[in-house]
Amino acid sequence: MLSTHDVTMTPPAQPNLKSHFAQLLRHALGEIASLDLNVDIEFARPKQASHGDYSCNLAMQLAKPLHQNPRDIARLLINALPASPYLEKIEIAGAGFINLFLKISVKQRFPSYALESARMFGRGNTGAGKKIQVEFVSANPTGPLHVGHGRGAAFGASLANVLEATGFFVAREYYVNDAGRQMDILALSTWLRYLELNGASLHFPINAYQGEYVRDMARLIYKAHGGRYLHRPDLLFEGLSHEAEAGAGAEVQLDGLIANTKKLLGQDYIYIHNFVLTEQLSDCRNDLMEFGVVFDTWFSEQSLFDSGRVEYAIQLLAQQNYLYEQDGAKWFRSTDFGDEKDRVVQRENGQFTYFASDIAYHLNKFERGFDRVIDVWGADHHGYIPRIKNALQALALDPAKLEIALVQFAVLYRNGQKASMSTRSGDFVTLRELRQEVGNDAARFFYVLRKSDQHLDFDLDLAKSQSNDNPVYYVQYAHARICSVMEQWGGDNALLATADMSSLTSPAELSLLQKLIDYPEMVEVAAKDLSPHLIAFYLRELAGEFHSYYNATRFLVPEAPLRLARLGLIAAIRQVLLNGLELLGVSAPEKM
RNA sequence: GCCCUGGUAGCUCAGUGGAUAGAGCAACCCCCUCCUAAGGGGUAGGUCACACGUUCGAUUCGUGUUCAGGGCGCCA
Repeated sequence: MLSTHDVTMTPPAQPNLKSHFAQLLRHALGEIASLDLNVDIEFARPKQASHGDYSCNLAMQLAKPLHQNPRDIARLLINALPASPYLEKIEIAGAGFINLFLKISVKQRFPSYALESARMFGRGNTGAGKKIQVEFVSANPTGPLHVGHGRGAAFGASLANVLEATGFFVAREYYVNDAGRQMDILALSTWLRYLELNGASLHFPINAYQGEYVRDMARLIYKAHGGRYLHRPDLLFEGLSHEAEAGAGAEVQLDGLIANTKKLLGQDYIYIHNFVLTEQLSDCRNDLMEFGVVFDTWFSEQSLFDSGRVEYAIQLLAQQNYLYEQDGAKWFRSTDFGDEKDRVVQRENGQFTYFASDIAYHLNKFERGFDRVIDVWGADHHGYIPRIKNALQALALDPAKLEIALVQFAVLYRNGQKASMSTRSGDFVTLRELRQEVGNDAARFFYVLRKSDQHLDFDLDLAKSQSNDNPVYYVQYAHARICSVMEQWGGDNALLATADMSSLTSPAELSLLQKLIDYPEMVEVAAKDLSPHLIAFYLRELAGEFHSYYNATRFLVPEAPLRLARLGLIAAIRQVLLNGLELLGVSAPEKM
């Protein structure tokens, strides 16, 4: 994976056509009207080739403020337009569109740009080296990652890559929730399974972690230490009912069991707790690494408590008079910033809430000097956004620097039925299972093939059974096909970048050239909109146009100039496929 | 009840203040003597949920209705 540090090579001068045309039109606008009209000069890619390569609706936008017919304005603009070395012609069409037609020779230069820039093609420097943190996955280390986490992983990793490709310095971070009650429940669950291994007969609580991996951890402990951690299990239920309870009573019962367990085990509880945490964390890390998702930092929530940062953050809020006490708890005045209610930061029993450590965590992020901070959250946390932004504001930090990218994961279907995704019940499909069934490439691509904040019906049977119909193979196949052609040609690749492309004139070829021109623009939009799915859609379209071209056109023709031109074009396409797939963490095989 | 999302082809989903709204899958027909058929070509499939408004122009923006998913804890 390239990082921004590796950028040493200067790509060849490659015109940014859109901004060039925008400059021309802005100049023309200045000639015919005062500049303070405050209109956006934007270009669309017309669907029909007869409407040119770029179309602009500026004249229509000006119709009202200038009290003139849009077609007349368009004519005035065109007359005032400076000459451009890139333009073949300009037309006025429809209600007043200004349609720009590129010189074909300009389009024909793009394969060379792509081949000369190679892996740098499509990379830009909009980010100008600004520091941006992307925090994602951050699943509780209480069990294997499931397919829901997989979407966050694929989205976050691709997003980070895309941002890096546009010149940001990106830090990838995983926030480890190692401080909460759920870790105690996992430790308890594991100890109970351990007791069972040692012959104890007990009611395993229905709301403890049911998964088989808990038994596995118990076995590991037993294997390493035998019966060392038995500690009078007969006292476990002291003061508690032996009967299984439902609802809130069950949670009270669970807390009682945790308290008794801590008392019985003493220092040994810390061993069990740390063992299960370490075990789950390394499992998660391996799982993600195999998925091609790596982090620069694994940030421990517990460390915020240990270093006193949580207390410190809460004190800061108190100093600014944003805290008050009620019913024995400490509340943050979130309503001062428009929230619907105030939020507890410290409970009646003295324990800080998750919100409190999250404030400290975000304070820490800002202290680390990032220019932008992006949190990738499950969409079920959307109601949490206002309070965290409010807390930042209360700490005199700029909430706009924090962006939340919500990843939806609505409903998972298995055998035509909704599947549970509960880690506690142990009834879920793991990311590992999915990866084994469909492969890493297909999973990575599948996940970003839809807009991240869009609801998603994830049909597992379909995802698995469709592995051969998965769009990722369609894209990879295009890459492999080009590799195969190149191998059979057997010529020197260096010839292609300098080849004369003037024979590329068919509609299919012009369209493919346009696609190459689009790639860098598309990467920029994907970064700006935090939308890596645009990469996947672009690649599918490019592969589609290539396959079509492949079927209609022979590349290894006897005439050398024509052969080199066509090979140059498809070599450039191969480069773009490779670059795009790399951003998505998907491999580009040379043979399939 | 309040607050977020969303409703686009049979299914899963893109897209857009603009010109004839797209893809994949499913259906039907066709294409390997030829660089990989994991491919291509074609046919069919739509009142862009509904209504009203803003606009030269609305599937796109606004309001309302409706349906669906999610969120509303001294859980994390």
